[in-house]
Amino acid sequence: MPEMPEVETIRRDLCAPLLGRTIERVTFLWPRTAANMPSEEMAARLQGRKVVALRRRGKYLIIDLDPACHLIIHLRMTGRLHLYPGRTPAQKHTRVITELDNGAELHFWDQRKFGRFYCVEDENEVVGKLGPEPLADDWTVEAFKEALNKRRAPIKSLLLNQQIVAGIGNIYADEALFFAGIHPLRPGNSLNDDEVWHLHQAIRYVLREALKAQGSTFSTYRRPGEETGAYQLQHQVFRRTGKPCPVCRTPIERIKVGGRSTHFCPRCQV
DNA sequence: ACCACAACCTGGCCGC
DNA sequence: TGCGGCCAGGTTGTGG
Repeated sequence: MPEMPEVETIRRDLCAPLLGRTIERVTFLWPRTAANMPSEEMAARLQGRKVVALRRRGKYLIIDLDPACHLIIHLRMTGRLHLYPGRTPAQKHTRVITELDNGAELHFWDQRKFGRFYCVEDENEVVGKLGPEPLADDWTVEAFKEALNKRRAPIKSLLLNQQIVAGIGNIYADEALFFAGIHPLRPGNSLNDDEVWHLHQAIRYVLREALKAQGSTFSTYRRPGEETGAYQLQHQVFRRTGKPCPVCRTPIERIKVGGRSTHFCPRCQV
């Protein structure tokens, strides 16, 4: 579920409560959450380390620890991080409990069990292949054009490819294509310079606005204090099948692109 | 290298 | 009420 604006919102919420805290104990209730080593080993490695920074790369949350290593978390479809001020019992879908030195607990809640924790010394083992950050200065229109110009796959599928640009998921792909007026099935290499420019602008616009609204909540996304996001109230097309296009009133259509639900205005997006 | 698709999981919803 | 089928915001592995 969580895309870049959701993960960034979670990162910002967790900074104050986690920075400077020492991990006293980690308990994996669903051991396969530990992705790159046995869960007992990961728990032992994390114990006693102090949180020195929280960063984000694409949809990954990176927790820098001292002595030096990184705990990297991907929430996948339904993962949430809940922060509690004191000892708190596990809920039905709690998969990992992290106890901190001030008595607080960070719970990883994940209904569908797809979320993953990585513990690494070199973060590039996990995030090394990601494409550029969409809101960073180094993600230029030229770089985007270069990434698209030999690809025949539908532009919607290319936007979901984290090696082209990191952090876009199904919601913001559909929303950005709507603002750019581009049909989701258009082959990547069929976009002209003007269209690539508009799409680049649209991606940045949508992600910034979603960030301001602290993400989109449809079902399971929650912030660490369990607040919802608000950007779903501003969606133009996503999950609005049959409702009028906000620009031309034509009913929004839903199709499958690369196996993913895709929402668009058949009149505005060509 | 690129692309399509199944697999990983649980639960909600819809129709019968 | 119960059951089958479909749906879900992500990523990876497999095979063409």
